[in-house]
Amino acid sequence: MPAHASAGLAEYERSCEGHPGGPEAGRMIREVLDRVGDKWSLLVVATLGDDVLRFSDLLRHIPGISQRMLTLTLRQLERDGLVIRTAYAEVPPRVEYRLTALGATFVEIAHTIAQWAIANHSTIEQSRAEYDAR
Amino acid sequence: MPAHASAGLAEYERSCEGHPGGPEAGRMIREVLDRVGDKWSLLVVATLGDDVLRFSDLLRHIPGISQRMLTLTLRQLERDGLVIRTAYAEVPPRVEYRLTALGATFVEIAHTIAQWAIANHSTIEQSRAEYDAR
DNA sequence: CGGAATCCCTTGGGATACTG
DNA sequence: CAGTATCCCAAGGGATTCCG
Repeated sequence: MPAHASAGLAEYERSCEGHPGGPEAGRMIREVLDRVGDKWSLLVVATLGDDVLRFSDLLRHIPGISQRMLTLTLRQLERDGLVIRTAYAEVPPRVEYRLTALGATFVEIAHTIAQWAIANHSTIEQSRAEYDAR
Repeated sequence: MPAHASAGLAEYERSCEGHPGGPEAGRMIREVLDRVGDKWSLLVVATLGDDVLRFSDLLRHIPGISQRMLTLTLRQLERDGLVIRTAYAEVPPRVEYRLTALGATFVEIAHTIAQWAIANHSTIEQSRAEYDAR
């Protein structure tokens, strides 16, 4: 990655021209964000962590998510290879979800974001208050 | 942060109960994602990096963004204290944007995501293809 | 140049009801 | 239990036009 940690994406793309990966960083970021930057994906991945959870477990651990959105989100994550779905032919049915190896690598990013969110939450709130007051 | 890097959010929240920051990690992640997980914010922040760019510069460097969305995104980022807007009273007008110190800390996350996106892009594409083929 | 305002279509996503 | 199927509203966001 960039030698200079806070180099702009523009500069980064310049350094990429020509070789694999190419200057398409912007497009790829957008694609990843479309998947994991939606309303629930990152939260589902972060909640799974290294646990194995059932559908109803996830529903309980993620306050505010609807059954519908949990279903859709899990399907997408499964399609993208971040989550493994295991259904047991029992009655009543039991379905377990866990992260793939790829999914596990993303958890670290999720934690980085969570950490940043927690650390800067109040600063942002304050900035908003000041902005709105002008 | 968690000793175990890939611990679940559930486990992390458990370890947080009681003290400042609290078990609200999920809510805070959602709030941060609502800001920076939208369609353009992260890309704007990543593009700014440590550069100072004009409105039209950003418009050119971020393929696909509309004038409207760039305006709205910059306003939000300014409100949240991630971006500083400087308007010069000239004609024709000139407006420059750069990151605040807070914004700069987020660039590192942006780069982490970019890195992950680039590294795993093809794996995800492949996983999708396999999923769709079944 | 750097927006603001309007129009209008598409998507996201909640609520609810039903099913194997 | 773990979904699927509908309905439907609200928000997102592109295209276009106008303005200081």
